[in-house]
Amino acid sequence: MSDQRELAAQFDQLAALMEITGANGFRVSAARRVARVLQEFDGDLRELAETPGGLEAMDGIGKGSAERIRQWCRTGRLEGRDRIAAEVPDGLIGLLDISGLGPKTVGRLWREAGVTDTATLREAINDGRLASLPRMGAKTIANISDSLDFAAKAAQRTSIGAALPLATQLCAALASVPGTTRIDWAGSLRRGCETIGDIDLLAISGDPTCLIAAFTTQPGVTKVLAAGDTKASVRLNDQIQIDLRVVPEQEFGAAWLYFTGSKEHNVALRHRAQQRNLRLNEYGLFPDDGEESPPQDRGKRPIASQTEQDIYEALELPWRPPELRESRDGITEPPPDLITVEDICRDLHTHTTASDGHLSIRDMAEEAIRRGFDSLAITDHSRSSVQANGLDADRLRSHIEAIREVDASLPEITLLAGSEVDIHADGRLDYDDEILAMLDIVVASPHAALKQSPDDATARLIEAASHPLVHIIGHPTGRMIGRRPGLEPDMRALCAAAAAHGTALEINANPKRLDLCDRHVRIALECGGLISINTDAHQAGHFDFLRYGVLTGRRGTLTAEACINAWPLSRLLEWLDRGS
DNA sequence: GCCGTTTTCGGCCCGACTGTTTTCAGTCG
Repeated sequence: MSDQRELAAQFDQLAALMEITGANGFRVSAARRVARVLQEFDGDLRELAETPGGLEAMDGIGKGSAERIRQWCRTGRLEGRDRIAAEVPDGLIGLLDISGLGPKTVGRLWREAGVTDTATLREAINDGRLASLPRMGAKTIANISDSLDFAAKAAQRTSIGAALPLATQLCAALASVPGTTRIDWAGSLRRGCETIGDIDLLAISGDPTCLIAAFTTQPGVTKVLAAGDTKASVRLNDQIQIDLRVVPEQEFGAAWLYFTGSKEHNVALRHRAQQRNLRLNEYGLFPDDGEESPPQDRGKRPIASQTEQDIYEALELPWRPPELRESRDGITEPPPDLITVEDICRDLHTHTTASDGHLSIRDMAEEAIRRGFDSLAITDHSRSSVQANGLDADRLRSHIEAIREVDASLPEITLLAGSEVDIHADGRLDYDDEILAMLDIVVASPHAALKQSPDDATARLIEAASHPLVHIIGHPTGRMIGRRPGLEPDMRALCAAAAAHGTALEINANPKRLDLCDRHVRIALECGGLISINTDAHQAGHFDFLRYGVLTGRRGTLTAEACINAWPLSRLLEWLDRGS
């Protein structure tokens, strides 16, 4: 784990412990903000710490935190964290993740009932200690107990690959409820995050009661967490929480903006509103009349509320795509013209039955034609990927022949004979140059030795990216989300080398990978590099992964111009010939 | 703890829902 990720985790723990001990909420938020800033930082933390004023120049890091970061660099200890951890049991931090338990309650459970972690909480419920506390009724205890069970069996976060299809299906089902005129998703799903905590739905309905009733009684609901006049939350199949909010049509934009987030983006917009004597909430943008109570409750009319565009415009800001509403994104800069799924003309990394795919060359080509692609690269595994039935040089030669034959029979599409060539731990490629030169396209990917040191990984990937016959580095880190971190190369150095040699870096669109990730895409683009979005399809359905790759690219500020899959075919073919 | 086009003090987003208690605290997003 990099320095900044490790230290970010410590600041987060510090914030949680402070919260439980009742520290000032703003100081808690400040610590969380430092953690977020560190999480987003991609350079060399120790180097920055030694640069006078370097840390302080980062938004959210003041004098105090800067000094503590420097001290951590010297000693490996975060001042304050150890002290507070000595007083407060670490296990309490995990309790904050239990739905319905906040810092106040966790603090009370600890002080008044001796609870120190999930196990002792369960004991305290069972032996009646909890029931003896004030403001701890039967219903509250039942809810805590239920949340404990849920937390024990549910996955922490859901892959966007599961959440997006589910949201699509839910919206389709609820759209048919009488009175519903619009339903859409918001939240981290709309921002295209790689994992989703829960799914937020937003609807316009003339009959909210009916819609909420349909929502809370739909098939798969295992618990109704809340059900009010305009808002409801359910747990679906004991796996994921779904929130629904119903609003009138004229407030949809304000609500969509609000529930899409991110939280930091909302705060920035509210701040902008305040500076202009305006007040922004989920009902609209109102003139600030100095009254404390919500303006909509006093019959005030908003100056903007129906669409997001109206609100940004009234704040004199450019509309931002949801993918660029994270804490790292400003609000004033006009966003770039982001790439869309429709811009993509081809997939340049796919597999067939020659290695570990499920379809023949022809079946893959026909699927690509159905999806409107102008070309398709067939890139089966190289010989070292034995588990994936990788091709040795002889099999590869005949495979190239076979690809050319199918290509000649299909005028609708151009097939490129390629290979996904293993990058060995030392940076050498799995085929000789003589073989590589026969291919139309070479995707070089790391598959083994994914735990090597950052220095070795950097050298390995730079060597591959500098090879004159390599066009694309496939899934550069080899990570699997939530399962393995993969390589941790010096991404800026890798991106600079790739850009210098005209080698594209892949966004592998498989939702389990999304590699490069959004942050790394930004670095690649800052270095002037090229990106390739590919699905790594092993069967027809895998082409659907494309949208996850595009969302990740958009979160990384990718435009069609910088993505070789969006270029006109002639330009791509010219580029592929380069240097060979 | 951080920040500042009203800057070194004073403010820091805002509202729905629940449970338990009679007016609101806590949690969530």
